[in-house]
Amino acid sequence: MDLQEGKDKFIQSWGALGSSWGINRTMAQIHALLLISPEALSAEEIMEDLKISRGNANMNIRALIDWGLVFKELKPGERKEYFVAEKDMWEVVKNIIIQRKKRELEPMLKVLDEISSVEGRDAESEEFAKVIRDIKLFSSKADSTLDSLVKADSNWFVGTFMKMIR
Amino acid sequence: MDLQEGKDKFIQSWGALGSSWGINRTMAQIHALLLISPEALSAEEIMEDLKISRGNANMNIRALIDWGLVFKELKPGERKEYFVAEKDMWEVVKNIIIQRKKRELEPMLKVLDEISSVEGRDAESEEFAKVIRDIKLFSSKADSTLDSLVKADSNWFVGTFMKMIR
DNA sequence: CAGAATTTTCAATACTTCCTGAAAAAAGCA
DNA sequence: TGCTTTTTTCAGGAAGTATTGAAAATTCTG
Repeated sequence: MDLQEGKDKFIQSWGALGSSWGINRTMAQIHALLLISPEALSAEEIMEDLKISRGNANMNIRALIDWGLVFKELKPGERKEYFVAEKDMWEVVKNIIIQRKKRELEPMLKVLDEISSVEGRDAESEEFAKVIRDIKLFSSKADSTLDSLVKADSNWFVGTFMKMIR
Repeated sequence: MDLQEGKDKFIQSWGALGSSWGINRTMAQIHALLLISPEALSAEEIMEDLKISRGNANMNIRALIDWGLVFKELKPGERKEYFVAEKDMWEVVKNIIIQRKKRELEPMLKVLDEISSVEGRDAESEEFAKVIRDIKLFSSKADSTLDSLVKADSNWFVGTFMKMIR
């Protein structure tokens, strides 16, 4: 397989993976492109490589920066902005965990709390209360587990954890 | 908060959560509805509660069954099918992990393998090979970690793991 | 400060995904 | 088997999301 073919395949798979995780295809593709680029790329270069419009490129680059997956890089004497991806996979995953936890898990915990105030002695209320309690318990556990994971360092994950869990 | 209000809020939040995880809203809502129902429900009842069409209900119930999150229940002397949700949160999460691993992680590992055959001595090829190697390493680790997690039992998760990781 | 380069915004539109409703198929019953 | 109930399928339309392209805003330079 030649380089170009490999790159295309990677960009396209990364994009597809993104879609099934609630991340839009273009955002994932830009991320993939930057991941495998040894140099920082400008918006122009990204547009050309992926054949997307300026607006689309701009929006998704900003989103990637928000997620902490891409950084702006300014070249001295150049006016244009260049972009590089975070290439340490552990950092990438950590940032994604942090963001999704904040955007999804935390709001859910809040809703579960509000909902817990439902009272009642009939079967339906009982069942409801029980399910909500279980989910809340589970979610809080997940929440603090993720906190710890994010604090742990990469070596710990690839090394110790693997042995411990087997 | 009264029961109905609580139920509605839960169904709606669970649906929203689903959307950001590549699961369609209706599927997540049906799951939520069944989770908090003390009785098995028929397709009819689900349609009425969620105000969705027969076709929509049928498709999404089947999908939930595929994911192992919902089971068919036949009542003696009744012709209609009834449905119940898996209510053990650990089982729910395990099934989701199993399915997504199969559908997403494994195909990605396969693509990464194919792509590894790219050769070359220039900066671009080197960078490419390096990134792919890293991602492959990380993904394989994730893959086997998830395998172990799925084999482990609930108590282990909520108990030991939490202490180990701190 | 004026002009040029670059980035950002956003209304219009294209694309994708989801849902409906009705028809067809399947399953149970007499 | 013929009739009734229930489930499944799927074409067409609705709803939701992503993308474009051009105009506006911003930033830099002389």
